[in-house]
Amino acid sequence: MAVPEGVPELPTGPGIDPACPLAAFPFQVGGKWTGMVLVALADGPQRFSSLRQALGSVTAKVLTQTLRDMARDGLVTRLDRQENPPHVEYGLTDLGRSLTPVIEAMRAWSDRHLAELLVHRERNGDLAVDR
Amino acid sequence: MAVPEGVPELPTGPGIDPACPLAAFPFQVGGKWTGMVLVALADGPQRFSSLRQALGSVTAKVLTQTLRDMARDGLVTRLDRQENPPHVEYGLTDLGRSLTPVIEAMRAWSDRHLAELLVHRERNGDLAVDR
DNA sequence: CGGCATCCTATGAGATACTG
DNA sequence: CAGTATCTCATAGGATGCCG
Repeated sequence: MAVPEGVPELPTGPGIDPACPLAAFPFQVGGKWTGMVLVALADGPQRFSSLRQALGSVTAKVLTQTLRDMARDGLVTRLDRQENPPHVEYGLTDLGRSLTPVIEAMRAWSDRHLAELLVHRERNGDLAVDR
Repeated sequence: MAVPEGVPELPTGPGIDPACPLAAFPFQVGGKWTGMVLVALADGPQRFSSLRQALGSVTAKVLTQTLRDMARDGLVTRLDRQENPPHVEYGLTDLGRSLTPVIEAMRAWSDRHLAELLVHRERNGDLAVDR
């Protein structure tokens, strides 16, 4: 529980830098997808579906919830173009962008130390036998 | 869910800097207590009970699990002095210490931007009506 | 396309009681 | 003192199906 999920199966979807170290960061930022959304939107606004592809295996429902919560907290903006078919764009607010250094710190850590953590974990086995 | 818990009721136990900004960081690092453990051990090893007091409201069971997972991942060491009454000390490994910059980034963020996030959240109400 | 509505399950985490 | 052992509960998050 120190680390919610095994890294190997973490969602490094195409769209995001395939080797994105953040995807491998074993500590979550907010919800499971919050950190990835911040990264994905760092280079500019994205549409819902585009974002969804970038994140890989997230379901529409979960992504919607993540974005709603982030919007509530003032981290992302939601721009509905009122078109048909629907066209909604999400982008970072200044507040959302202010988290960049944190994300970067995580990214840097993963680059340098994640491998070692994984070695430890494998050596000590998944203690999570049952519990 | 972008932010697991309301900050107000976050565990800012005595022992840790009462105004520890990390305690207020709305994004979790690993488990609910993992980040606080890293902070608490930053200044040197601590005994189980001492650590528990520092964290405030954590139960023994949960703290044990947190520490076990962290030990498994090579973040903390566990030193059992084999005494009676029992005396066990936990300390950071180099790997654990390597997370300091990340923790600091979070701490800094909370200092500067947490208030704003909370304003947004209150303004937009707890969207988490039910779910 | 960008969602909801529903249902479901795994599990993080707290409460309580007991032990070497 | 430093844990276990149970029980319980809330909820994050996934699956599926429908809609404007």
